Amino acid sequence: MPRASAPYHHGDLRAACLQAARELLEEDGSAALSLRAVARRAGVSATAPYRHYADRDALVSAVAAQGYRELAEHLAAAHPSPESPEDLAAVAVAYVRFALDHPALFRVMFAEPCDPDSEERVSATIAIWEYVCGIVRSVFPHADPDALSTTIWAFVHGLAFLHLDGKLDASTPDVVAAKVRAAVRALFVASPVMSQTAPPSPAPGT
Amino acid sequence: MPRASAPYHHGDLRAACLQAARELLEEDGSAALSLRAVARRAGVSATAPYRHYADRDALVSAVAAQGYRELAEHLAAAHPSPESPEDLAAVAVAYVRFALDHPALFRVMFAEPCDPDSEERVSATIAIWEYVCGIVRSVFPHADPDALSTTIWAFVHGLAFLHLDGKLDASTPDVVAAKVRAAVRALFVASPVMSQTAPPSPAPGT
DNA sequence: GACAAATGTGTGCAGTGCATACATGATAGG
DNA sequence: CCTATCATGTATGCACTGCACACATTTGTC
Repeated sequence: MPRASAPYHHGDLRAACLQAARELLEEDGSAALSLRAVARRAGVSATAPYRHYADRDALVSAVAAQGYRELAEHLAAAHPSPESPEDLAAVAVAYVRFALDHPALFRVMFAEPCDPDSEERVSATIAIWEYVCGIVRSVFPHADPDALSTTIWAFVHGLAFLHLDGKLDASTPDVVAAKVRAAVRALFVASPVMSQTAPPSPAPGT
Repeated sequence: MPRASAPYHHGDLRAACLQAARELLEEDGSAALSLRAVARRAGVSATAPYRHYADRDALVSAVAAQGYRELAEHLAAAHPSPESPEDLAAVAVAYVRFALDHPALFRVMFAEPCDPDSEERVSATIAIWEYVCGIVRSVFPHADPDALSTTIWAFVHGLAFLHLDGKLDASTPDVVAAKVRAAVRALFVASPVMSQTAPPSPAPGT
């Protein structure tokens, strides 16, 4: 028993702070994520975390980056290499589920103004973009991958947020999954109707 | 000279707080939206706003509700009664533009956990939902209005957030408008491609 | 004109981010 | 092995916040 009371040096305070921040976020929402609370939970003085994170935003960015990585894993786990619209729907469900299972984390990831300075943060979002692009390329080989990736990410992302904000019924996982699948289906059914709407008449004004 | 110095009673402090809150939000972001700052700007003691708003969240909710109303007006102004996909694209552009023109407000509206208690808040969001439904019904008379409304709102909403978060190039209004239109177009082109997706040729590498 | 309700003020407390000065102990040089 | 250095953690202090409480002022209403 070499360490009667806590040793002066923590060992890996950086990681401990991240972990503590993550826990506080999941337990009591982003309002509870204060540097002091993090320090308390890590069993360390109030200002110690500043040795590892320049300010509160830096810590939040680190948490967000970890969230991006977990989201990517979660999506990949839902379907490693989606090739059909059905597969894509499964991934969409996983995306929304992640948001609903980690609401505060998801909000931190997307809902806070983020300076593009955080290296790991941008690289983590690029990874997600690449993942979506890959899916689009294999499911819709004939489409413009960039535009369609934008469309699909936006769609799924918006779906997640609307559920998160209580704009759509999110009472049970099954209800959500069904709703998401229905929305995906609706997405792929939109166009035929369109072909009878854009008429022979010349483009309207502008 | 009836009022040498400010009169004891403000007159309409409730509205003044809302106004001040809105200004602070636009000027310095949501972090600057403190009740004390609001009170200062309204030229009133720090605790006076509590007579009109139970707590900070109540004020924020009021600001959000006003934001919803303005968003609805903004959309209606973009196109009073959209009837074609082109019209719909114009509305989508307006939606995204609103988010980019009022980033902090938009975040307050959607990015904060919102208790569904705020009467005016829920009624304001219902109004937006009705508006979207109306569009969908007239543009896609043959589709399931509920599912497709969800799809389209989610899509446009996600588009707004991704631009807001710097995930998509938002350097100039024109770039954004073009991107949004391209995404809308991609949305309506998705399905034909889909029908040929489970193809004879095996998926390319990866 | 008295009185009650609505509105605004003042003070105080617990909590926050962060700057600054100081303490400790791991590690490398002699 | 002893010591100097320096990353790491501590202590203290300031300006700020939300909010509870007791108090002051004004505005109706009988």
